[in-house]
Amino acid sequence: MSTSIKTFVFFDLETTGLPQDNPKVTEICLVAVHRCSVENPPRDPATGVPQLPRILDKLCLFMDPGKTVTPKAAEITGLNNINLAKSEKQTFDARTVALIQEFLQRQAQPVCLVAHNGNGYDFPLLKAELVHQGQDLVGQVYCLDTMKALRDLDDYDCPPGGSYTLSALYRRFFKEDPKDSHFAEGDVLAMLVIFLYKASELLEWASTKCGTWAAVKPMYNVQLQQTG
DNA sequence: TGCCAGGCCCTCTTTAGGGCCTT
Repeated sequence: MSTSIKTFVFFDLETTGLPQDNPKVTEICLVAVHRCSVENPPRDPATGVPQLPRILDKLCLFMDPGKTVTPKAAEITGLNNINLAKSEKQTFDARTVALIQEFLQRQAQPVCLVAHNGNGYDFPLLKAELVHQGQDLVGQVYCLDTMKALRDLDDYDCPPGGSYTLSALYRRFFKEDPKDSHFAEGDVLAMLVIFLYKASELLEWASTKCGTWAAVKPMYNVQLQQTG
């Protein structure tokens, strides 16, 4: 399979917990970048860190998960049942799905969702939330897991015992900690900068090794949300 | 009652086991 992706949509979820908890989403952030902004990105001459594209679309939403946020998740994300309820956030409902659909459809097609450990976490969880609403993404949507891709590309310079967490990769490439770790937008922007740093290799990798959204299975079995 | 994520990667591997990675 060879793909000609026009838009990369970097995204991250903050949630109530890990997969064994059948988690629900508390925050989603999507940042869409056209292919032309990924090819040959400019770098800060002093630090070598790639500069964020001037043109990018951003969608960040918080939501009431409708279940208890685990203490660990609340600790690392700063999101809990009290502050989300106090802010009167909506659940992940049909309007949330519509916003995400519109956001994706206004991008140049086809789009590729990009997430760190996306195959193991973000993709199946987003799929579960969509299935819960009786919906799914429309059109041809591709998926790229930056952890899998960077591991594939790392054969030649992986440090022994090197970690592939988002923050460890950021420290390895840029010698500093990423900002706003475990804020969805912070993690998305850290992933975007890492992607830009390895842009030529990742674009080549993406041309033949992307997955498809259609092949993503929900993280867990969900019952259809009753409407009306 | 008892279950409790799972695909990927590495190695002391392939008739397997254990750690990683995501909140």
